[in-house]
Amino acid sequence: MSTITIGKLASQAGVKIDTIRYYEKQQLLEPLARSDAGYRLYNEQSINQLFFIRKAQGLGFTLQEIKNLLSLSTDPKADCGDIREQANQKIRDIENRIEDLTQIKQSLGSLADYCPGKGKPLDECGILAYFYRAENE
Amino acid sequence: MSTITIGKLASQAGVKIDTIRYYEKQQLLEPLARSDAGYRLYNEQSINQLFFIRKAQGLGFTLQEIKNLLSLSTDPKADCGDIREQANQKIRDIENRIEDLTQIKQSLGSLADYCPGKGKPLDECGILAYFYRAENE
DNA sequence: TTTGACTCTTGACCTTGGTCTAGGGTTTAT
DNA sequence: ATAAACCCTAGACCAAGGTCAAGAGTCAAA
Repeated sequence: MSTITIGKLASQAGVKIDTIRYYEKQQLLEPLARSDAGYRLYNEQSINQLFFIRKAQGLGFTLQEIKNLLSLSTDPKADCGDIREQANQKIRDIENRIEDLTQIKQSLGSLADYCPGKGKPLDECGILAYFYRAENE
Repeated sequence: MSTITIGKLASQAGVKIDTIRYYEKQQLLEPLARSDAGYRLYNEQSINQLFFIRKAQGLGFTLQEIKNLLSLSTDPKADCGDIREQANQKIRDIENRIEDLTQIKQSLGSLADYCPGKGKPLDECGILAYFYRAENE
């Protein structure tokens, strides 16, 4: 099993060296060993670990959540239900965020309808009027 | 026109004193004057300005964008088209974010389908398998 | 052997939108 | 007159996910 140093790992995974060290500090990715000079040593599996992290990130998991997934994935008492529950929870989170954004978008959209548009003076702008209206009106 | 100090303004607008000073530092809300002792002085209009900021924030505008809206709203050369354009741009931003999230949600959803669920060992978990699969496979 | 590329650690810096603290002055009520 | 409540400033601190710099040690090639 050949080992690689951090620079190789970084270039193969498409991340910066600093990012790898940052993940290590966050306990997401430990080097397999250190060389006599203290260089971090990794192997092919480390590249997969990094891909794991990047993919999970791309799916909206935070580093903290990814850390949980990783420890689940090596926990002998964990089973598929645990992993799927994390995924489902994340799906619910995302659904909530989409709902919030949709709400905001609708408010903005109906607000824009009140604005007469280009060429009209600002005092006819319904958007500004809405923003400036006090809460208790 | 009666003036109020920062504490009154804060309690009437439902924000913290520090928040108001922070907005001032970001050039979103200037006090009308200072008392002899250096106290910030505001008036009723300041409350509306604060509501403006909070409402715009609630609609997803950043403080920087709100600053633009505020300076537009006092710019004699600006018209409704300028304001509406900002609103439409924000709507497009939100739509993009929704699209991204929807994409992620779908990926997560189909991933979860590959996971056999509760009671099954982790090595049958399609989610983990996906995460661990290298990019080039 | 010497140069250049690589790695190490520590700690600062970035963004956004605040929040909090310390140490001091002011105003108001008793 | 004095305590409580208010205000001031400067600067530190928080989350999250990094990024960068300084100063020093290490490794490989010419």
